[in-house]
Amino acid sequence: MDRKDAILQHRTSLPIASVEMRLVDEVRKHDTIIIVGETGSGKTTQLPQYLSNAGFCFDGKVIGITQPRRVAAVTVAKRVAEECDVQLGQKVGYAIRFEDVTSRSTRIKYMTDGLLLREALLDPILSRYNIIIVDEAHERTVHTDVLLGLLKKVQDTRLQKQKLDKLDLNNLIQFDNGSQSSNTKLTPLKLIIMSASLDAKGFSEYFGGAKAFHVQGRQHPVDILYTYHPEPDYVDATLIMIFQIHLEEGPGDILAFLTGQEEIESVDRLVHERLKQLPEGSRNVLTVPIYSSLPSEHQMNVFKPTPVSFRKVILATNIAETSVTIPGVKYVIDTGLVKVKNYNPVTGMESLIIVPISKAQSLQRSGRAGREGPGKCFRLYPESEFWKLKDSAVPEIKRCNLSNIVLQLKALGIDNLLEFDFMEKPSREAITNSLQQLYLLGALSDDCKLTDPVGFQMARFPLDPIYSKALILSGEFKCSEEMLIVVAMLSVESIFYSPREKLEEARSAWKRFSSSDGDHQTLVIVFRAAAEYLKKIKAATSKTKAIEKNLNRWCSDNFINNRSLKHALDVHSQIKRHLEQIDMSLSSCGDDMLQFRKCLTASFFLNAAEKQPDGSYRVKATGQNVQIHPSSVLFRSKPDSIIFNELVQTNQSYVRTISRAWSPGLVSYYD
DNA sequence: GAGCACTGC
Repeated sequence: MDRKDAILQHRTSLPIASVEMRLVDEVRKHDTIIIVGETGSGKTTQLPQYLSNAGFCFDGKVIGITQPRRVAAVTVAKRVAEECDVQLGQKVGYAIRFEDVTSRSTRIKYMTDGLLLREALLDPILSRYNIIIVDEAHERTVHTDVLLGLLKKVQDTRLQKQKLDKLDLNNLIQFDNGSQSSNTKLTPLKLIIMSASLDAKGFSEYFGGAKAFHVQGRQHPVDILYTYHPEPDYVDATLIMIFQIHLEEGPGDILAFLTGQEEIESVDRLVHERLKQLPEGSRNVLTVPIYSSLPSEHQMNVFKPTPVSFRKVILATNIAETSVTIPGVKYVIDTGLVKVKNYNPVTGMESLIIVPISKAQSLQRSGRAGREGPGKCFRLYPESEFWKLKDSAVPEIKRCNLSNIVLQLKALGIDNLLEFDFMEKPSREAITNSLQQLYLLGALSDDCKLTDPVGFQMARFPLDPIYSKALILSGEFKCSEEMLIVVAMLSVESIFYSPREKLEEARSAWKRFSSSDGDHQTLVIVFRAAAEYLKKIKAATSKTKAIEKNLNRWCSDNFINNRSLKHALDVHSQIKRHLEQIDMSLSSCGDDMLQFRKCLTASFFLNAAEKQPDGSYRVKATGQNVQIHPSSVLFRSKPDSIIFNELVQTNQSYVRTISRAWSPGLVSYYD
């Protein structure tokens, strides 16, 4: 059988294939439908093809499918292009940040939900799209939630416009100038919300009682086992369970869900300690940790085949719940816990807390045991506890800073944020605090309208509003080159990589970069050092592989996280291009650090703090008492007046990424 | 002198 036949056979065997005609028919009849598809149903790859074949892409219109994650958008698009036997980027394509693989002929377009939100800024009624499919809606990321609200509104606007167009058409005969409306023929926007089970009702209610369809999945059965009693020490319980499975169950790898890096490292260590107590014949266990901040070359270890006669034990965070699918797993250990970020809109304080998972999440976790054959899931809690879990997790929109979202929606012409039809409304406090912050940044006027040009410019930058403002201000202070680097570096995950066992070595490597002015200037120095090194190797070779290898070497020599650095380089060039487009020229302050400090102080004045007699700091805006985080270059010098970028609550309240503020009263002493 | 779940524009 050749590849084409194999693809055809695969496609027709998928559970969704038997309901193709029915689904197409329902999409014709209704403007919005909900599809509940279990894993393996084929909904993500097949439905767009069915709709395209049924003629929904007439007049060059596009079917858009959104995903919460970049990798998913790319891999699914590649698969569908192959199934359609077309070149990727032609009829089937994808678009994610930094990468647009579409063309004029693209009819099926996979993309991230965040990217579609950005597109809406340029085309608020999304006129290119006939159908938008929102996939993985049950994950309820901020982007998905905002998108759902927006799409609901766009549907309405397009219906209204359509009615007006008809009126215009009638008037055409009278006025003979309907050219503008007649050549942009608008169709209603069809919406398809795709979700995993449990919450179809919520989506259906939100979309005015839209019909929901269930599509069978293709999963192997998974036995669920509970403990009799709650486990007071889940780390220890995990450890015991790993050995119980290893000694009593048949072959197959184990996936254990833990809450964070530290826990994973300690379970890893303990497994190896206890292995020594086992008879030699039972020591055939291989542990593989995986969590997001682990360098990618180490992450790849989970995909290496397990050596013959060995059992692999994967110790994972939530990354293995959705983002990474690991083959070979037959046993899942579920602690029932997850670490989530929390945000206090009143204080602006962020923290990470460990909370019980939802029923949906526990189902997702147990499902990881049944991908290749029947499996078992050991839940480290009693069944009675399972029934007490919430159906689904608190959506992200209720747990995050809303400033960016509020700014986006304002730019889309949605003026009354408190009235906006969110599926789940964020608290009034969270919204009003964001409005106030945007007002203080100059993005909103006294009557709460987006300011022109500052507010509009800020909305266009793919940055936190406070960073967008910093960038705009830096033009006046003649240090936009430096600020561009700072906002790029601040937009990515931590740039410094500190493995516990080599902490001293790392610290001495970073000394080269550190500046007594603060962490911002330090970031500029790191970025410039990396950019200069990159320039040097690019002059020596043009081979992409060699360039990458050298850059990775430089990163590991300097204890810099290579993924973060590459990301910062990408953000930097994207924003730079954007600045060119809006004719903002770049300027450098050179060695004039005072100028840069003035600009930092002016930009981050909302995050200013002053030293107290006891060496702690008082945040000016809220009066909170905080400490300088020990990772800051200013940890020891403790200047009188600082600005900061992050406020985090751990065992104490800390401010992170700090610079000396410029205080005019003290300037003569310092400069 | 501390510790960071996961995404995304």
